[in-house]
Amino acid sequence: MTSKNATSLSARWLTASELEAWRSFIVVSRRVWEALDGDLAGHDLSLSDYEILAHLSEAPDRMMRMSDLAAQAIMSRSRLSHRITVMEKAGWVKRQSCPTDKRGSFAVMTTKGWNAISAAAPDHVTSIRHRFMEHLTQSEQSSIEKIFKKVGEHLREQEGL
Amino acid sequence: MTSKNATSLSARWLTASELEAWRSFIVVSRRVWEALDGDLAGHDLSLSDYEILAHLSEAPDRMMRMSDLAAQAIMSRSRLSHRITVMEKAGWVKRQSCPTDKRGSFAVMTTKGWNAISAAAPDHVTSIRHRFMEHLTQSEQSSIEKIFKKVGEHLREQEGL
DNA sequence: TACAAGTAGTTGAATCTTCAACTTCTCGGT
DNA sequence: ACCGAGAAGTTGAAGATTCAACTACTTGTA
Repeated sequence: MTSKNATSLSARWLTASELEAWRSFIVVSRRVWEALDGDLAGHDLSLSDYEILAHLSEAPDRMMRMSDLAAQAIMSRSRLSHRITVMEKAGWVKRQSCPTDKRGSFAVMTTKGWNAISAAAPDHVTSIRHRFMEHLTQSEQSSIEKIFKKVGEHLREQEGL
Repeated sequence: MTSKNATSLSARWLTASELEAWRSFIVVSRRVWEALDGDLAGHDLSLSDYEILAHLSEAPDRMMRMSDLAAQAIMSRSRLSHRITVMEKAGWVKRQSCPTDKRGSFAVMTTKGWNAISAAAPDHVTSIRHRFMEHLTQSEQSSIEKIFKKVGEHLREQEGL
């Protein structure tokens, strides 16, 4: 604790190799996001709106509680609320109040919303392949899956430090 | 081309395993970004502002042409321009016009800017370790480095489709 | 040299996101 | 039954980002 050791865990800099791994990860994740977002623009969707609709489309009855949807789509409740307001105007979703918890409300996908995501999905899949999957060997793909699942669990445990 | 084969490259859906790999990647990259961004908030910096300053701090004379900086920090020229305006008000950078190309301008880091990033850097490194590196074995780290460097090259070649 | 096309950078308006209230309701304890 | 703490969701304002002009300049070419 009181050691003068310059390599104490909390303070040491990244090695060249760590820095490379980190930077290539962060750069690729931004570029992939950007590319997919751009590819979806033709369908008048951002990637994060697509994810909202995708989660909703997979939920039972195509409806979810706002908080659950926010958690799955990885955004704040506030942000989701604003976004649902916009999508509601577009006619893709509706809000419905929850009978068992009067504070609660559901986001419910409409037929029009279902049609919108159905129209975008095939292009989006092509985009995922073209921007990412296609450049991975089978074994790289399973490394990614294994590594990121693990890191994901750690991050979930850390929730806000 | 005219085949009825349902698995034609452009149209086939993702396999369960592809979907897992893809989703874990996209979820982790968002969560990592979010966590690092939150960790930097104590220094009044967003992660993307940090990256602007980091690139600037590593450049010769701590100055860069706006376009080069935008490309390295992975953002539009417009966005960078707005951000530099804000940072200029904070006293972290200055603009300087380019003598050899009269259209051009440089972003130049000030001493105050250098102090700001110097103050944030150690915490940021700890944050990178804690949110990401720490959960990777040595061999996973080199896989990440190898895979993402490769994907990064492909993405660079694709630039806008 | 002169022109068309393209590059560098900025700007303002429209949109989107964050942040901190704020309301309404649930739940556990007493 | 009541109280206090906390959860669900929304809101408006402030701040950030995108988008499409727009100015100013450079470059290739005829």
